[in-house]
Amino acid sequence: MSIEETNEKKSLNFIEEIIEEDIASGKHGGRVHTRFPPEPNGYLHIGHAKALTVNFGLAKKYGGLCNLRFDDTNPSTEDVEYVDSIKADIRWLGFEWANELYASDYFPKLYEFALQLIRDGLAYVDDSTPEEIAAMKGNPTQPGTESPYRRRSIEENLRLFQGMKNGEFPDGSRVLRAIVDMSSPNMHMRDPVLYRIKHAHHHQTGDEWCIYPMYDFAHGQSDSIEEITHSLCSLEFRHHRPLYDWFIEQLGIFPSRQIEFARMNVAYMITSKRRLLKLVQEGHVTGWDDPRMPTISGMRRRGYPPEAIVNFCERAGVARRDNVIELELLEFSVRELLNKTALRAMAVLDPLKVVITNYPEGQTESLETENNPEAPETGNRKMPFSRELFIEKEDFMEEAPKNFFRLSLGGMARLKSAFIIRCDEVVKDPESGEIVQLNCTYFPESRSGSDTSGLKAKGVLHWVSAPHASPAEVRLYDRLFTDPTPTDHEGGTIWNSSTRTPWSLPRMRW
RNA sequence: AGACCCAUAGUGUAAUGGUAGCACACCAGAUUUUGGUUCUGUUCGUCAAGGUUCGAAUCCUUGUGGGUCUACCA
Repeated sequence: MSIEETNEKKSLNFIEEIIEEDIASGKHGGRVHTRFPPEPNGYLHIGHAKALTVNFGLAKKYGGLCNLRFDDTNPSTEDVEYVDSIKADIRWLGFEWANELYASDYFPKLYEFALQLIRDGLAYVDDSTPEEIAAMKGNPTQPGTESPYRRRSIEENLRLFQGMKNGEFPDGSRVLRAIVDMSSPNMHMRDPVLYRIKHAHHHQTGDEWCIYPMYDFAHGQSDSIEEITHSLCSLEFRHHRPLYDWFIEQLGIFPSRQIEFARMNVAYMITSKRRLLKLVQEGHVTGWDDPRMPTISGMRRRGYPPEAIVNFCERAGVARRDNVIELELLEFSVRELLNKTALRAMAVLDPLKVVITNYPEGQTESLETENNPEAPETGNRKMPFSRELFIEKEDFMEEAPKNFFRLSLGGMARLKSAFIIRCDEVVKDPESGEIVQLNCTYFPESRSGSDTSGLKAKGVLHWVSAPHASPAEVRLYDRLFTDPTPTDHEGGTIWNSSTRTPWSLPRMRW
């Protein structure tokens, strides 16, 4: 059940409003086609889950399609390892892409586009160094200055650009730039770099190319080639939009439309791939899939159901203002799903031995309990009950304050799906004074489901039968950082020192 | 400093000139074979000042606060 179906009166977010207007006006024949464009240089995280939910969700809602397109224009940082993990994570979340595509599929086409711009007098080869280009770019308050190479002839530009492609020049010696406007208040319009020389092996195209297009020259055109109708991205690309539109206009190609929305931030989590990579490389976590990581694979190992993650992203909403979603909303979404679907089991993390003194030695009986009280169709299971049990240490207090309603000396409590017991005696270690055993009486007629005892116990405890229990190791994980916005702390992150290393409970029984 | 974007309960998100609503969180109560779940209820909000209008969260102006942009990264 999606959240949408539970809201009878649907209010639209601003992207849905745009889409519905487009459908109403017959734009693109009412077609909706989105795309998810990850760069294969890291693992997907909770922020990507949001982008996935929006792109795939919108396509589904309006009967459209969503492509998976790897934005693989920088071979020096990308790897096929990431391509594989990204695909696995998307599938796990339950999304199905219409086409698996790569920006590198379009390298020949993109090269043709570049030639077209050169022929139209809209691009030139610049021999300036990176430093010179940066210096000539000016700054937000100062206009830039035109490169001395800006007025090269079309023939010379054609010859040089083909030379770049043919490997005639070393890395960094030349770039192809667009002729736009060096005095634009928008820095991205100041003759943006289109192509750079990089003699690097590409994970998809091998050594076929030694020039690679920049993001701005690849992304919009890829959208256009795929006839993407609504190209959704995050807010920081707002300033790229005029350039996105400029290329489409100058090239005369399919008019995809870029729409920016605010990326989702989650309290206590970081979603910077650079910082995440650092955590992995410096060994603060065991890997990209460490259960404390905000990665999809980390959340998978943590036991978060994929539907819960998607529900969470839907609940977080779509808008254009910066946001930090409270972790409680994610946890609510996870609990909501687990409550409905998870099969229950009893386990004792920190065992305290209980001896039922009036239960015959050597006797065992089988008790039945529901696998999931909220899902009767999941049936029942049997549990062995015997004279010696374990309960949770924290479920017992020798002298209980009035608001403690579990077991205490002289008090009664019910063992879940079993019997009511009364604690008669506390056995302590003579040296340490630590409670090591409780001697209790059980009431046979208080058996769950057929209780005729008339007794009332205010607390219910989970338990396991000592001779039947298996030892287990359990790892308790907490959030990685103590501060809700860890990246506010420049120069360092705030570790949650109490859980920096997961701790295990070797005595656990289940 | 310039250009652009944003501003509604604690958090997030609706209301598209006409009753400020929803979710999570919080608090209180009911139910409950785990203090969980479920159900009910309370508290809490339009950044500020002007203007337009019968009427402004919504439109206009100014201010304030926050964000983005100055990679041969995406």
